Amino acid sequence: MAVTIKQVASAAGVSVSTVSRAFTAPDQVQPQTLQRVREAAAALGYSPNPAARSLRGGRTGSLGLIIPDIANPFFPPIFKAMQARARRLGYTVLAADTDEREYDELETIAAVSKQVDGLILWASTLPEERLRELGAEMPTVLVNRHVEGMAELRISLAQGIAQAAEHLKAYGHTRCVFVNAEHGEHGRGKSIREVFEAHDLSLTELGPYDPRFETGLHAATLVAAGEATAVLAHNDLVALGVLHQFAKLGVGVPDRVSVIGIDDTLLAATSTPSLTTIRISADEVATAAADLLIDTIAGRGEGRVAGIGSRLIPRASTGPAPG
Amino acid sequence: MAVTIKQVASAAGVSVSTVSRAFTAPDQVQPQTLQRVREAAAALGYSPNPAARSLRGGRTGSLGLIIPDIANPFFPPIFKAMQARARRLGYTVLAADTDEREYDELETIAAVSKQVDGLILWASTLPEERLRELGAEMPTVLVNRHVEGMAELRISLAQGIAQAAEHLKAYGHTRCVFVNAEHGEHGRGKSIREVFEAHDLSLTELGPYDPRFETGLHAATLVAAGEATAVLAHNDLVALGVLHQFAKLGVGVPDRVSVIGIDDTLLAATSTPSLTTIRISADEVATAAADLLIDTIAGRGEGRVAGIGSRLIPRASTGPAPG
DNA sequence: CCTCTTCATGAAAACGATCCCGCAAACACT
DNA sequence: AGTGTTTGCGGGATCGTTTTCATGAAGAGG
Repeated sequence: MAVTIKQVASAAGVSVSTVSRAFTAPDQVQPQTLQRVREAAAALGYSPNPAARSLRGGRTGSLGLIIPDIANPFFPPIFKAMQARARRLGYTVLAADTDEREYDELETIAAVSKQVDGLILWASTLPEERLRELGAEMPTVLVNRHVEGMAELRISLAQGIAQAAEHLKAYGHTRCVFVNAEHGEHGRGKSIREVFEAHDLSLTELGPYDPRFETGLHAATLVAAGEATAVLAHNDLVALGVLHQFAKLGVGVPDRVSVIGIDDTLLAATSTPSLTTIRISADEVATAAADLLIDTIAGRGEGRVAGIGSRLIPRASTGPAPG
Repeated sequence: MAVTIKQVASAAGVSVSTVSRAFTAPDQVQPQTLQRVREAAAALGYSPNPAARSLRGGRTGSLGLIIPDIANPFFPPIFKAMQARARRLGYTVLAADTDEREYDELETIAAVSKQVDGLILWASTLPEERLRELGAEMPTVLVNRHVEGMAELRISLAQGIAQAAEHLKAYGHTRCVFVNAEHGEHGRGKSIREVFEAHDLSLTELGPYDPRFETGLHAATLVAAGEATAVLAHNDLVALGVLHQFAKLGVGVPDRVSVIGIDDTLLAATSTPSLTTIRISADEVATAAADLLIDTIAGRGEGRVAGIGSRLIPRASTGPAPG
């Protein structure tokens, strides 16, 4: 059915080796031969069979992207950007979702890993030991997870948080609330506490809850009953819940309370009022992760640690503190 | 590096053929032999090399999903659901984005088609002739596109729109606006016009514009200046723009104008006020599309047409007409 | 003119699985 | 007992590439 290298070879009057070379190492074949081969290939509509290619070469030309939840609006732009980057470098991206469950993560990785040259593990929940094993078996890049000796992409919220703190301070806020929607140590809470303290802003922490819209609803009710004039939420989705509940309670945003999200997803730009948030650039993140993985595959990455920053995007949900 | 069938064979003291059979046709091998093979495979951590398998068998075990824009919040849940369904049936889903550009679509399809057993083309912009060619080359399922003789999944908004019309009518609305954000004939406009007319509701059409947030902002300004009391937007994103602008203009929702979206994305549930919208079930759609494609691959699908319905999800953005 | 490289090309061996054949043993039937 | 059928398994061809090695021609240098 499909046209093979053999047919191209006989059409061009050369051997299969030459056709192969014409595609993989064009400088090793004479210009006129090259052209004949190319014409024949074009005429027949030939393109190499990736299965055969990977069988022989041991390389699949794909990168595996393992993320917690593709339905989280933070990830699609990353997938998209990574796809674009990968394509330019001759790779395909195979994305898979673990549904935030540890059990599924192992299964997913097992299913994907056979078909890719390397893995990008986003905020993996796997124990360090497993990650180490995985890293020994195949090129692996960890995002937002640290294991000594493994390649890592670290997304730093520090700048964004610092800018948020300055922003709030400039508006005269002094009492802030952080809605923590994440369990465990590696979260966003630590760096937020530190930065706010350094800026001399009082910070009350709510939670930890789950990173869901309803968490925001609940937290907003608590905040409305208190004295705080600014809320920093774990992410945009939670911030949206906060916004929603404030509207319901008649609490003015930003007149009575200012609200800040994190991630700068589509949600933030389209909410009412539009949401001040801390942006993590999908392009930067995706590009850095893809490049790091490709370097690791080529043996040049090997435990390198790359970093990505963040910044505040001021919108309509923040304003002067009341009074 | 990786463990092959040969190693398993010698570990189990059988031939490679037997190991292969143990995995692909377990009933053709004696129970005790089967167990020995399985134990050996488990001990070595063997799993078949997909590249070798597809090279020999001509099947890749992957489904290709070509969508206009993965960053459109409508698609991630579909991708997710399809992945879940496909996995249960022994398939992997390879998703790719065309960025809404026709040129990219061809290129994307070319890149993907070599690595999958079949294609799901979502709202393809390709000319009918190309689609026909594609369908001749490989199993293809069209979503929201019709080409005689090709397998098709048709998402019908008819019920949802009818319910929306009834809903508005019951609330006493008579003058409605449809914000069209799509060019071409195959769109949502036709069926909306028909249904609203059948329900005796006057319908003014704005556009066509592009399906973006800003379209909603613009349309809302026009609506606010007019007499209409209800807006049906092309999708949730546009509806959110409408909501946003109404808030800015001080136009009460739903007191002065009711707003309805389409798709029931995350945006609709989390907006302020929450958005009444027409739901297209991601699970149903993804399952139906995957099943249809798998049937087509197996030669059982062949130009079948499957249908998926929709329904209204009433939320807080609709209410009684003013006066 | 002869040797020594370089260069373009072809032949053939992999890569790791599947699957068609063929063989032998076990069983059923006359 | 002899013949036919089923069953379980091994041998080996095969899928479409890449890549190593060999070969012969062309070019360089003395």
